[in-house]
Amino acid sequence: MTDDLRPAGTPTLEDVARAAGVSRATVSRVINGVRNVDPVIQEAVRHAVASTGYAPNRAARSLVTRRTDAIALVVSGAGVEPETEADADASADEADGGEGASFTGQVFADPFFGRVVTGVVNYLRPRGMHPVLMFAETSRAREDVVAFLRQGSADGALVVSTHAEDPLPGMLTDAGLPAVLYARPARAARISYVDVAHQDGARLAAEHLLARGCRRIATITGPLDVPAVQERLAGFRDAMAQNGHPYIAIAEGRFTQESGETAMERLLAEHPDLDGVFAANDLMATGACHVLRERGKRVPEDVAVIGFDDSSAALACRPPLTTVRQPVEAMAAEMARLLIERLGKPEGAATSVIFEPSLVVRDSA
Amino acid sequence: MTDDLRPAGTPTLEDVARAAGVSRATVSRVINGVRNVDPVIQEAVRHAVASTGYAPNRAARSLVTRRTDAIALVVSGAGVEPETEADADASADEADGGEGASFTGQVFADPFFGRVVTGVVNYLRPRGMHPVLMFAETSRAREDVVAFLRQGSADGALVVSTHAEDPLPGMLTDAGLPAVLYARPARAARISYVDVAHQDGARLAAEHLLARGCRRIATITGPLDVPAVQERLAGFRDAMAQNGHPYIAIAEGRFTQESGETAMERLLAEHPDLDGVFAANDLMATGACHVLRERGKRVPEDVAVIGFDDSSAALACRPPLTTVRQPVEAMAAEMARLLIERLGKPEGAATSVIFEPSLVVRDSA
DNA sequence: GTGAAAGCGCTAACAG
DNA sequence: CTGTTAGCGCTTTCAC
Repeated sequence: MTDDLRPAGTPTLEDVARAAGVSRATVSRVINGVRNVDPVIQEAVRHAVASTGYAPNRAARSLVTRRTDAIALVVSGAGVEPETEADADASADEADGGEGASFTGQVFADPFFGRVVTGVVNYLRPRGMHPVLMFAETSRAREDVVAFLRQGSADGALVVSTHAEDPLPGMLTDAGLPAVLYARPARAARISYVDVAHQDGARLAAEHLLARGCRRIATITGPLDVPAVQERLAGFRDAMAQNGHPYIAIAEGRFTQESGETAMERLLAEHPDLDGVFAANDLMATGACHVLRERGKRVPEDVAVIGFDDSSAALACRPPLTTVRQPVEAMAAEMARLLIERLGKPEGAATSVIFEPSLVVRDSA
Repeated sequence: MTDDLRPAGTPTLEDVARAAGVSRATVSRVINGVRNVDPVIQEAVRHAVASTGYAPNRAARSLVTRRTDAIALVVSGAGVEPETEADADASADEADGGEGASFTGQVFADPFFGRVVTGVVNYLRPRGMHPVLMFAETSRAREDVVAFLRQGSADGALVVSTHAEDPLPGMLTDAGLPAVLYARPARAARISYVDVAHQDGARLAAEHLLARGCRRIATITGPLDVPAVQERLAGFRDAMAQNGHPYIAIAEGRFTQESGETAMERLLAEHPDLDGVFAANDLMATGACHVLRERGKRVPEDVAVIGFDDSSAALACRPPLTTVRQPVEAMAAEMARLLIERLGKPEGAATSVIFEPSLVVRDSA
């Protein structure tokens, strides 16, 4: 008669406690690894846990701890506007995925996001945390991300913007939600981020070009209102200047392959004897190679070309591009670390961590 | 005195109720769109919600509804497995881009997973649900997935196995957890899945080869113990037989490029006059092209080659491969639909939905 | 049509 | 070191 009301569904703490002959609190303690529990009782509890097949209910725990151990990994950016990366051949599929198909499809077409995911997951997993994948390509989607976090569905957000004027970071900070960005935001904000030392990357390119003997060097920049673009340009100029080349030809592109072609044509028209080009991303470098070959210039023999990002475009290019590579996995892991650190002390100041890029030497320079 | 204890943190249902001058129950009703609420009161509640900036707490709701509106999107498959008992608590940190990097990195290198994510997100998002990304490449990781679901951290799992002998589906069903697979499992199980009509895909390849005039045709299969491989072979044979070619040469590969090369060499040795090859995946087709060109055969002029999957390898191959493509986004969306349907009626039978593939004609055939 | 009250399963003081 | 006691914020009978 004493035990005719058996637990029906999944076992709860209560059930385990009863089985072990202790209180719920004690069971909770051993499960959460709190000290000050008699080893004998600990053992009894563990046994009871095993025999009942107990699994702690996350919602219940979350309700009191105010933590979900989930973080939002959001890929943010405009849906219509040109992206900084990953719009090589944005055609093909989109057959049935519906609206966002092109955005998410494009996004994962570039190995970059896979690397981000890798870095994040590797950091989160050993800590019992998990990433919830979200896309914020429309204003509606951005609101959803904010709502998601405000509901306490995730403890914070890791956001990777594909373009500079992204409003999401601002929305997040305005709502007082913990977030960490990949890349410095265009408008300075009280928000942590990781980034690569763009200047140093550009310097690597400059020095490589110089080292291989190039003397008439030009650069194709990205949109000059983007901070990273300015830094790449500044770094390139500085390095060139320090090596006795105070003036270099410049053409501004828009990060697309087509804009890289146009820029290269302009450059060639003004400086037919060019022998080295540094483009601010791989897509534009690819466009440059294209034009160069059309004009009968061999790459790298006549003109050496260096890109930036080590994206899929770098490998797809013929010849394969020498390019500047960011330590994406490490950077992504650091984002996660920063976010979790911030969850610990909510009032901590925003931090930024800058990583050093490296040069991947292939055939184009 | 009546209101000197103001809500400190985020507003709760209680706060909204007070602001609207109604009970929590009523607020709950309007928020959840339950009928039978006076329109006037509804409006008052909505107003109160807006003015308080209320956002329902997911954990609390989840605790009572037993739903999280999150689903696990798990990429499963064999990685390098330490598998020792000692690594229970090992792998503590692994800094950043450590071990697992190779698995997740590789995974997203193929556009396939991006397409799956796209399909899943597009289906889930309008329904207020979100995918939690998980990798199950080690036995430890698989246990984590099961634990995650048993804790009620997600309502079910969508699993994409990169391997036929994946133990995860079995573990999931054994635990009574809702799951839907991409591709039919090797061992039949009471589990829903989506798949492509492999026979029809192979038939498309056969007919295309025949239509372009090939008459001495061979096929490179995958490991014959994989169901999909058998179906592709059967479909190919049938189509050929129906068109007057009851016998075709066969070589078994292991889905790797290298095995494709070996298979092609064998085929060529036995049938030097081959003029068409259908490989059961793009990697093997790539290997075949390689060998063919080494042997002085032009593709497609001398020998036409068709692959399967339309993976990144298809585009990377020279010449770009004509290949059979699965409607991945639609299939992924259907997985999500099936899972959600199953969440509604837990005792429903396992279903499978088969999709029609299409032929992507490029240069190799 | 609306409110009161009873939990969902867990953690965290606070006593003992 | 362990048990008791309150809730965490929400949904949901069950009365009114």
